Amino acid sequence: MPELPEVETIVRELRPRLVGRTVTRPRLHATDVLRGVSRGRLLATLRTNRIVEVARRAKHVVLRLASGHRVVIQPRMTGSLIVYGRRLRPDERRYIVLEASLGGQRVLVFRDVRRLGTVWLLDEAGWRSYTARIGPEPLAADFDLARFAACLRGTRQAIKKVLMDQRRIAGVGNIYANEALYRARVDPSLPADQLSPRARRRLHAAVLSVLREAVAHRGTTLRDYRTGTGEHGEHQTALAVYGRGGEPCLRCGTRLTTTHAIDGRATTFCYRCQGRT
DNA sequence: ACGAGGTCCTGCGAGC
DNA sequence: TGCTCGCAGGACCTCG
Repeated sequence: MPELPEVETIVRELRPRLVGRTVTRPRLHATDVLRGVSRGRLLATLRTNRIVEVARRAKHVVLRLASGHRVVIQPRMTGSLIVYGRRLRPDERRYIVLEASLGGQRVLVFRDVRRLGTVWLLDEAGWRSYTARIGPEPLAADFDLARFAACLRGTRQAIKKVLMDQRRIAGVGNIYANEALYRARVDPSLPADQLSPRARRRLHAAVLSVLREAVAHRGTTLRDYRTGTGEHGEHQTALAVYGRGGEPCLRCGTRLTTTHAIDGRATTFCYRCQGRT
């Protein structure tokens, strides 16, 4: 499930393969992924347009075109964005949502088994309002403790839910919220406005270090996630809590607990290490 | 402001 | 073996 580190990995691999290329032949195989744009307008805009920038915002891949439009793709749960330099095998063609031929054999493919992913086409004004609704980037140089504290201010919601709220902080999903809370020894159910200054400082550091390590590992592949070149990430073996419910805590040996009490999503934590502080 | 629950979507594994 | 069912869950929605 692509979160910030996975999308960052995708973008880093797509960038040198896409920037400067012109879309010769766009094809759309499913229309239910489109948001705010018709099939005809998306294809007409892509055709003969040049990709001038590939960027990440939160968990979204942003392709800026020479026309000034941006194609924004959210892979969500099962989406992948891969550049191929060869013809695809029939099994690789399954679940393709959008493909953009780029001349020669090169083709950008957006594949999404469950089609929970979305594709937007935005002009300059549309992009400004789109990005304005998303919180700050946690890996940006200016995301210091004060900015993090501001993200948590004014809500009594569980800290885990707040970490995953894209309007407050960009790019953190279920896996890395679990991991960061464990690393910081913070109770996931603690109301966000009740974190002590020390706990807030630990959590700020943990969010940054967890995300940076996952980026260095090119993301976490549990099932569907692939990098921009179709490879697996390597961070899954480094997870301390996600998917480890019932197994021993790496710090104290206590059996890790999994609940669905926070927003109905799997939360795995150590009852002993992550007490209320 | 908040929590609960529904919606989208398909593959997979558990249970019978 | 073959069927049904619940779950995976990010982002969005409505309702109370």
